[in-house]
This record gives sequence, C-alpha cells and structure tokens, in this order.
Amino acid sequence: MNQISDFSGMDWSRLSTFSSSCRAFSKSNRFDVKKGGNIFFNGDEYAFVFQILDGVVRTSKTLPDGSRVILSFSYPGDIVGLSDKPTHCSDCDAITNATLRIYTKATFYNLVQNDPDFCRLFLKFTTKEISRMQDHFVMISKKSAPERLALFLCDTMERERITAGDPIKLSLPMKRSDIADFLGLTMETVCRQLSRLRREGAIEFAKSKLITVLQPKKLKAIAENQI
Amino acid sequence: MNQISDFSGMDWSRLSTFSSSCRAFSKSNRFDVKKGGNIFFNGDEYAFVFQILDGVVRTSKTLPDGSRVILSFSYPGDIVGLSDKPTHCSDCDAITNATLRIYTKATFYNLVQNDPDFCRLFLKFTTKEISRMQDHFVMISKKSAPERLALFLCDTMERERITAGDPIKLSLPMKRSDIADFLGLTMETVCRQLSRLRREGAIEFAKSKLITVLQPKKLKAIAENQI
DNA sequence: CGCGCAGTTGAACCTAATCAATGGTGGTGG
DNA sequence: CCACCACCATTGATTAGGTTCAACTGCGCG
Repeated sequence: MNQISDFSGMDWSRLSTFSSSCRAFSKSNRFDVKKGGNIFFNGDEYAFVFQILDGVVRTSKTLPDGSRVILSFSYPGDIVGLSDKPTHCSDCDAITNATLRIYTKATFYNLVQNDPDFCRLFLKFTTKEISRMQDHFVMISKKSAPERLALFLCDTMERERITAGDPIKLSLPMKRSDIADFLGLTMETVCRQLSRLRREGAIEFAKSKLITVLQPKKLKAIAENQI
Repeated sequence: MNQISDFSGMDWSRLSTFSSSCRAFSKSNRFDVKKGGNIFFNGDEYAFVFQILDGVVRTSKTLPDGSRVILSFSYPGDIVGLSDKPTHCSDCDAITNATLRIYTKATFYNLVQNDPDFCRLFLKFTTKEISRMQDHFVMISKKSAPERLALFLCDTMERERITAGDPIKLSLPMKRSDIADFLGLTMETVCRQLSRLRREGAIEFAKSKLITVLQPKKLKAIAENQI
C-alpha cells in the first residue's frame, strides 16, 4: 500500500542533469546536496517534489532587476518544490549540507490522493505553510526593522536552538544578505539591527553565524511590542 | 460516494451564533452574507471551511496596535477558512453580497482524503494559493508604491473585468483602506498613486469603485519595470 | 600569507508614513 | 424628497525610517 518506494517510472537521467551538484544519488529515494548546491532552478521542468530530511534549504525568487526575495528557509520535515505550473517558479538551494527525500510528481500526487495518512500529513503541512506565510505577510507589511530582526531570532530559536538552558545559542547558517532578503530589508539594515541588539545586551556573537541570546524576553518584547 | 451533502453531524446552532449576519440559511449547504457581513472572526472555533460561490470576500489579520493586514481578496471558486490551529487566526468578511458553500471541517477533510476528484481540486487550489502568496511576497518586499498599484490593477483586471473590449472597466468593490492594507501601504499613498495614474492618462474614474483602464499596456509596464 | 568575499559602520538621500485639512458621497430620518 | 451626518476619499506639508552609496574591517580559504 505504501508507495513511497515506487520509483519505477522515474526519469533518473533528467534528474542528474538538472541537479548536478548532488553528492550522492542512488536508486534510493534520497539524495545529498552539498552546502551551496542547487536543488532546482526557476524555469526547470516541474518533475519532482522534495522533503527535507536533514539540513536547511532556501527557496527564493530573483527579479529581472537582480534583486531577490527569499520565500522560506525550510527545515527537516518541510516539503519544497510544489508548483502550480509546468515549471518551477523559484530557485531552491541548500544552505548547509542537506539530505532530501525525492518524489516524482506523479508518485507524490498519487500518494496524496490514495494514501490517507500521506494525505493527512500533506494537509497538515499545507495549512501550516499557509499559516506561516500569513504571519510572514504581517511582518513584512507592518513591522519595523528592529521588530523584524527580533522576530526572526525568536522564530529561529524554536528551530535552531543548539543549547538547552540559558544562555541560548543558535546557529544562523544563512548569510546576512539571505536574512535581509527574507525579511524584506537590506543587508546593511540587518547588520545595524543586530549590532544594536548586541549593544543593548540582548544578544552577543563573536562569529556572525553563531548567536548567543542573553535576554530572550527582551527579544520577544521587541518582536511584539516595539520598545 | 459524494459526501458534499452529508451534514448530519453539523452543529447548526453554533453556526447561527458565530455568523449572525447571514441573510438566509437553510439546511442546504449554502448561505448568503450581506455586504459587510462577517463569515468568521479571529479566535472563533475552527469548525467550517467555506467556498465562495458568488461575491468577494476579504481575509484579514488585525494586530494588537490596531493596524490591519489583508491576506487575500477571494473570488468565486476560492476556499477560505482553512486553519492549522483549533481556532481561526484571521477575520473573514464579505465585501459585496456573497454566497458561500459551507463544509463542516470533518466533511471537508473527509472529502479531501476520500474523494480523489475533490482532492485534486484541493491540491490545485492549495498550490495555486501558495504560488499567489509567493508573488504577493515579492510585491510587498520589493516593489515601489507605483508598481504595487499598477500590479494590483492588472491582477484585478483578470478577475473583475466588466467590459470585454477597450476601454476596460473594472469594479474595485473594496475600500481604499482595504487596498492599502492589502498592498502594505497607507490609504493616502493608494489615493496619491491612483491620482497619479489618472493624471498620466493610464486610468480614469468618476466613482472611486469603478475604474476605467485607458492604457493597459502602460499599466503593465509600470507594474513590471518601474517607469 | 594574501586574496576575495562577508560583514560592519558612517553619511546623505529619498520614499512613503504621518499629521492635518478639505471635499465628496451614500444612507438615514425627518 | 431633501437635508444632514458620518464615513470615505483626496490632497498638502512635514517627518522618519530605511535605502543607497561608500569606506573599511575581518574572516576563511587557497
């Protein structure tokens, strides 16, 4: 009944061409991508759907003028690569080394339609994804730069926390410009706000990708309220 | 096999309390809402899913400080009211008189999981909705005020066009402040940009909710390019 | 060790928000 | 039916917050 491993109809040759940066790829339904490697490009034929098993993945759109919007950072369990058109309309890249489960489009849709458990998971993911995007709208439409940064750190705390107790250490695997394009700000503004939070004692960092949160409550207050 | 009309488990009394503005409501799976009427409130128990049959519906979130974000304007065929939590996390109101089909949550989820045709429609709607939201992100993150207005008018042209040929007339049933909260701008900026488009001859309007597009190409150029 | 890119900080500018005033319109009640 | 009232829409003046442009630092990797 479980069709996850039914890949008899899969066009492996196509896959290898469009995803040249795969480190390992066998007839299992998983593959690894190195840090910085691509999963699919805007314009690629929409043939596969992916689930993150390990690592962090970035989905983005680049505009004609060269500016870029990051739609999501995806973590283990998340699904990437759904499209409502015959091609992908975004780029998808690995921010860290990552492992993905891969489904042919047909297999994925079959599972959603015929496997009630899979369908339930998909429904849950979808409604959660829509909900997440809605919250993101609110942020981008209404929040100030300090609020956005604080909110971003709070959200990341829930997913990337390294240590359990106080002080909280978190990994920010993405670049400053990635954060900027995700929050709808410029890289400079992101830097300034992080510096401000550091100056005020809410956070500290020696390496730019490893942040220690000293005052999580202060961070939450800034995120919600505008202090 | 078709369970659309299976409403045996429905709690009608609950519905009448939370949706007091229903004009007509019988044991059919449809109901009418008057212009301005509410469909659900933020915090309401998540018990129903709705499909728009006629009219235009607005889904919004209001922040603690009173400001508001409009997540979508929904048109016939669209689904509203999905939530990943036990309660609704947004308000939903009718902008015009509207007719909705109503599903209990259980019925809706059953249909998605057990009726392949329904599932296919749902999948299509969902991926399209995610795609629409992604485009909206790009707009809110990167586009200038003139671009946003032009883009909004272009999108609306595809859904609300009243006349077939040139000149194109379109109905903007929502208020200026609704447009503003949808585009991530203020009401004043929306007015100014519409006035500017009128001054430049791209559009004209005598009544604020009925716009004539004189130069659709110019509108598209502004939306894409920044002229 | 040095090159190049990521990150940080400063100064000037610019766009849209805010504050404020006025004009218009639709709906209601006398 | 008309007059009034409340709300919506428009326009102007000022301000603020974030972008842009520019210089400099520092880290990582060959």
